[in-house]
Amino acid sequence: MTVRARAGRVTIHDIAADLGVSVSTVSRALTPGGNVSVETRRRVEEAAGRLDYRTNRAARSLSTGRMHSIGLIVPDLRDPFFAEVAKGAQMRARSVDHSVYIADTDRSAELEFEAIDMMRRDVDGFLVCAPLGADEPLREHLRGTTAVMVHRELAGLPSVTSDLDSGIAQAVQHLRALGHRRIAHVAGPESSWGARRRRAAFEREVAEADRVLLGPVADPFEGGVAMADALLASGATAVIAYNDLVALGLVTRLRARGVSVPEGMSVVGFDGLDVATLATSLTSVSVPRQVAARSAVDLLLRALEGDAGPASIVLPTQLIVRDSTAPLRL
Amino acid sequence: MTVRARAGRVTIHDIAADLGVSVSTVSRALTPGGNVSVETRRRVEEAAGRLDYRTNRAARSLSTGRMHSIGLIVPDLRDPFFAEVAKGAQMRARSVDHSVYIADTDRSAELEFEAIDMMRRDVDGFLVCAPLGADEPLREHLRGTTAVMVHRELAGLPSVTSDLDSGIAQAVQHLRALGHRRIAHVAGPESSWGARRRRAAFEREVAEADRVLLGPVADPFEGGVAMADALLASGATAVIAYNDLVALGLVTRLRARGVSVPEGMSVVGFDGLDVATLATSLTSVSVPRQVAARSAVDLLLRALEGDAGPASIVLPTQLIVRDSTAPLRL
DNA sequence: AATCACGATGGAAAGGGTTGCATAGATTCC
DNA sequence: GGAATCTATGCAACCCTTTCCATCGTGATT
Repeated sequence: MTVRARAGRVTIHDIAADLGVSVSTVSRALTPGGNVSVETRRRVEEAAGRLDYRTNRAARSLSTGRMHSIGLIVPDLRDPFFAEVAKGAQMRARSVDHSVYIADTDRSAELEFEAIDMMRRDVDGFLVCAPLGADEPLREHLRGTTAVMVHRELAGLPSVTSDLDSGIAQAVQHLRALGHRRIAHVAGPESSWGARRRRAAFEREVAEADRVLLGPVADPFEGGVAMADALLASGATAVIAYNDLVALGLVTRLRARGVSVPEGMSVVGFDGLDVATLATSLTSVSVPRQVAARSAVDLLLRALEGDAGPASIVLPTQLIVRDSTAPLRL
Repeated sequence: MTVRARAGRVTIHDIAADLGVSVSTVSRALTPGGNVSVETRRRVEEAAGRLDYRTNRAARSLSTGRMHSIGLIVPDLRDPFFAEVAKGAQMRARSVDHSVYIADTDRSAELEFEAIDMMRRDVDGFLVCAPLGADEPLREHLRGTTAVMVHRELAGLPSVTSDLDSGIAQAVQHLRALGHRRIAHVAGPESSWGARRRRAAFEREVAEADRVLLGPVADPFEGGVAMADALLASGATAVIAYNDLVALGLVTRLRARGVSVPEGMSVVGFDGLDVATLATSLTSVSVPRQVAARSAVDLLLRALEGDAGPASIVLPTQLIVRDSTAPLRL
C-alpha cells in the first residue's frame, strides 16, 4: 500500500497496543463467540469505543470469506412495490450489520443474469425479486449461490411469498357479499409468476359461468385503460385487477366513459400501494412488502449459517375495503 | 482461514501458475496502468477469461484502500423521486465497476447521521440526498469524507441540483400566458432546501400584489387536500404546488368541492413524477432525477481521483404542459 | 566494446483481521 | 502433592491483491 494517507484508521493493533494485549485477544474479544475473560472483553470494548474503532470489513472479509453483505435483485426501483422491498431489506440488513447491494435490472432478464454473475463473489447471498422470466435459466444462474426468492417461488429454493390465493378469495367473497355474481379478472403478464398465480386462484374461486377473463396486460396502467371497454361489454358488474395500477387504469377509463366507480362498477386492486389511495380510494388486497423483505433477509442469513435446506414463508394478505366497491344495484 | 470451502475461487495465483509467470505480472496485466508487454497482457487476459477469474474485492480494497463502492443516503425509497435517484445512481455506478450501498434513513436526521458514521469507512464516498435538516450538523458528520450533495446545495461541498428557479419561472410564465394574474403557491416544508428555494423563486417571479402564499405543508398529499379550501378562498385562479403530490391533493379536494380542473383552477405540479400522469394528467415542472444521480456519481468519482475542489452542476428543468392548466375564463 | 537507459519481470512486504496451535497459569481430582 | 484439565492468552500463518524494489536482458550510445 504505502503512499496513501492511511491516517486516522484505528486497527485492532492500536487497541492491542493501548491495552498491552495481543491482537488475537482483541479480535476474540470483539467477536461474539470469542474465548476471552469477561474482564478482558470489557476492557477491549471500552478501548474500542474510546478510540472509535470500526472493524475493517475488507480485512474481515478477506480473512473469513464472509462478505457481510447481500445482493438484492429487483426489476425496477421506480415501481413502488419493489422500492418498498428494497427499503425493508436494506433496513433489516443494516440492523444485523450487513449491507445491501442493490441491482436494478430494468426488467431485463439479461441484466438480471449479468448482475448475478457480477455480484456472486462479492456478496454472501442473494435476495431475488424477479417476477418475470423463465424458471430454468434463473435457477441455472443462481447455482452455487445462496439465494432466497422474494414474491416468487422457484422449486428448490427458499422463498418468501404472500398468500395470493387467499387474497383473491377474500376479494371474491367481498364482491359476492355485495351481491355481485358476474366477476371479471384482468390478468397480468403470462410471464409473471404472481400474475399466473392470481389468475389460477381466480379461476378456482369463480365458476366458469360467472367469470370473465380479460387480459393479459403488459403495461399496467395503460393496460387497465385499454381493458375498460371490454370489461363494460362483458356484462360483469365487478372486477378484480391484476394489481393496483391496472385498477387505476380501469377506473380512469371507466369514469371517462361516464361509468362511475363504485356505483356502475366495483373495482378491486391488488398490492395495496399507497398510490392507490391518492386519486381514487381503491379497495385492494394488501400484500406485505417490507415484512416480506425483512423475512427474506432473515431467511437468507439463516441459510448462510447452514441452518436449512429450502424453507419457505408465506405471509398473509389482507383485503382492505375502501370506496371503489359497492353493493350491486339491480 | 482453513476450514471453509474456498473451493472454486480462482485467484491471480492460479493465473500465474497457469501461465508460468509471477503474480505481480498478472496483477499488473490486469490493472489499466500496469507496466507489462502487450503480449503478456494478452495472455493474462485470455487466461483470466478462460479460468473465469474475478478480482477479489476484499483483497483489493485491503491493499489499495479503495473500496470501489459508494454510499447513497436517501430519506425514503418509497418516495418515487428518491427511488429514481437510487436507480440512476446504482446503474451508473455499476457501469464503472462500483457498487452502491443504499441507506434509507426513513426521513430521520438521526438515522442519517448514524448511517454516515456507520458506512464512512466502508465506502469511498457519499451521495447525499438529504433535503431536510439543518446544514451544520450534516456538514459536521460529512467531515473527513468525500461527498456530493444531490438535489441540495451545502456550502463547501460539490452538488448536483436542478434549476428550480427556472422551473418556477417557466411555470409562472406559462400561467401568465394563459391569462392568469393572481397566482398561488403552496409551499413545502420550511426545513426543505428545495421548498425554500422554490418559494423564494416564486416570490421573485410574482409581485406581492398578485401572489398568494399558502402552506407550508408537511405531508404532501394530505397537505394538498388541506390547502384546497384556502386556495379557493384566496381568489387565485392558478396554483403552483410545491410538488406533484401536493398538486394531486389539491386536485382531489378541488374536484370533491365541485371545482373542475383545469376549468375552475389551473394547477401546476413540480417534479414530473409518473404518478402525476396516472389519475390526473398534471402539468408539471420536470426535474431530472436519473440524470442527476448519474452526474452525481461521476462527480463523486472525479472528486475521489482528487480531481477537484467543490464543483457543482445545475441541470435544467422543463415545464411539461398537460391537462391541468387552461386559459383563464373571465 | 563498455556503459547506460529502459522495459519487462520476479520477489517480497504490506494491508487488517481471524483462527489453529502452543503455552502458561489456575483449578480440579484422586 | 502431583497429574490431568481447563481457561485465557500469545504467536504466526493465512486470506488475495497491490506495489516498491531489485534484477535481468536488450538495444542504444559513445
